Amino acid sequence: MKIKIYNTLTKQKENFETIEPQKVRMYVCGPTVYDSCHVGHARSVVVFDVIVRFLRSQGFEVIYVRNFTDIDDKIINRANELGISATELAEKYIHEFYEDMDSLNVERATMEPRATGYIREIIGVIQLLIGKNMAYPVDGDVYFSVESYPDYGKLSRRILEDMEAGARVAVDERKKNPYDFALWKTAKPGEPSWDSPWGKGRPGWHIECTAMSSGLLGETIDIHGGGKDLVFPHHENEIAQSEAAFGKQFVKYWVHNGFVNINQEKMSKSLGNFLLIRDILKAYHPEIVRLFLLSNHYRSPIDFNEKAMEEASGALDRVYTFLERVDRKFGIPSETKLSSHGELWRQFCEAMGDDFNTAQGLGILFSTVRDLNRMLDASGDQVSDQIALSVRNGYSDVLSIGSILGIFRQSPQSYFDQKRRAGLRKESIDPGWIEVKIRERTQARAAKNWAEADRIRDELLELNIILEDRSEGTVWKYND
RNA sequence: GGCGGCAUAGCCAAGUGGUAAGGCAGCGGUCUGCAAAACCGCUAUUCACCAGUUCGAAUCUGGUUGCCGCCUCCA
Repeated sequence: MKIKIYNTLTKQKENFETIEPQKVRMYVCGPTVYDSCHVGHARSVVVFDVIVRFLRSQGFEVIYVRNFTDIDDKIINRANELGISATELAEKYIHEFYEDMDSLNVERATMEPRATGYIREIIGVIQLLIGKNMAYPVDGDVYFSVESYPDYGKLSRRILEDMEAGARVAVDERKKNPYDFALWKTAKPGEPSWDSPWGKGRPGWHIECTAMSSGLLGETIDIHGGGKDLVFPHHENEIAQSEAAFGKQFVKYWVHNGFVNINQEKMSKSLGNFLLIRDILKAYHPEIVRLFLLSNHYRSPIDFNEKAMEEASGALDRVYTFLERVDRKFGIPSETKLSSHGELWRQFCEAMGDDFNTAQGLGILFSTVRDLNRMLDASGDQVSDQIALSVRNGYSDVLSIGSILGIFRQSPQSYFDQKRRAGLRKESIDPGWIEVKIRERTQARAAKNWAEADRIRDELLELNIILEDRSEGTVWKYND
């Protein structure tokens, strides 16, 4: 099928054509590991996780590289504050990153290189640039000369002369142009450093991505992704140094995800409204977080707030309730045939093929779930073969969609069990007590003592416990 | 000052030339002892505003207003 991708470089949706047929080389900027991950990181990582899963489902072989920037000023400063080495600090946060992303059911990238593992390659690129007279060493530092690269500014659509007017740039007399950026920084005493032709030092911020991307994927790749905030200066500088060094196009499609706001406010350290993934996961099931993150188009901003999370939670429940219903009706399919796809899957892929429109895809999913519920309602106990087939196909497609979005991966039983357990913890109640209450109510109902039955139900409702009287008995759910 | 984005029902949110997906909330109904879940019906003649292009515009063009982001580390 045809896939369209919005390309930041051309500012329009383009037909996705890979360099090599059915093969995608993709690089996404990973975190600088000096602190815990917040929801913003989660959005970026989850969005690209879904993009990779979708491309693979469409038959592409995707070589996906997501790096760790494990050496930079922030890491050094933070390590000094804590009195530990930069390496120790980086290790700690790489470990945390994996914990958080594993919780969110993010698949590992094909390769996850670290900047410190590519020092030799970094030095090689810098030498190439100096050799072409597009970079210059000063006192052990090396700067890239933005004026030497005529296309500088093409990604963020900035013109050097215009930027200089009102810009807030620290003036460094040693730079030829204020926008020249460091490729290599000389080491101050006590800082981690590597030997280089310019003395002991470490890489500047942008160069590691050029070295790792070209080293692992080649000098021209299909997709390069990251958060919108990386467009300038990070990706602009990556393009400049890469294309200057290799003399060819660096990236075909630039993909950038939008921000996560918190209650309508930009998330920022100064406002103190940074929400860490690990904290959010204490309050919400990981699939709720994923569903929330995918409920808007990836390029639009998304607002994290309690109401939005409750809606995501309700939506997830809705689908799991459907899955549970089908399980009850037909038994749990021994093997889910994810290979035979129906109309729902086709429509979902069409939405995803249009610049990865997960919001539209979810709309299709929900309306299909309603259609299938309607069929089941209309059937009563006698489900025709034709309807059973439609429902089974729909069920299978829902799971296929889940495998792209990284949700619906639990059995409905374990999903609702997990919610029940979380509810018990939150309300500090004993499950045995609930069972006793339910038995009492069942007896009251049998005696047609409706007042008592309703009193018990209300008593449980106070604790967010909702009862459902099914034909096979009363079950309870926790309403978070 | 420069660059860019957004404005769709009470709320969230798709839709980029052919007559407004989906979710939540609300109201009415089916089912139920009553509920819950599920389903049905109702809820934007209209897409910030003004002008233009077109047989036809939420969608394209120009302008106005409002909000937001980037230009400093940032997903």
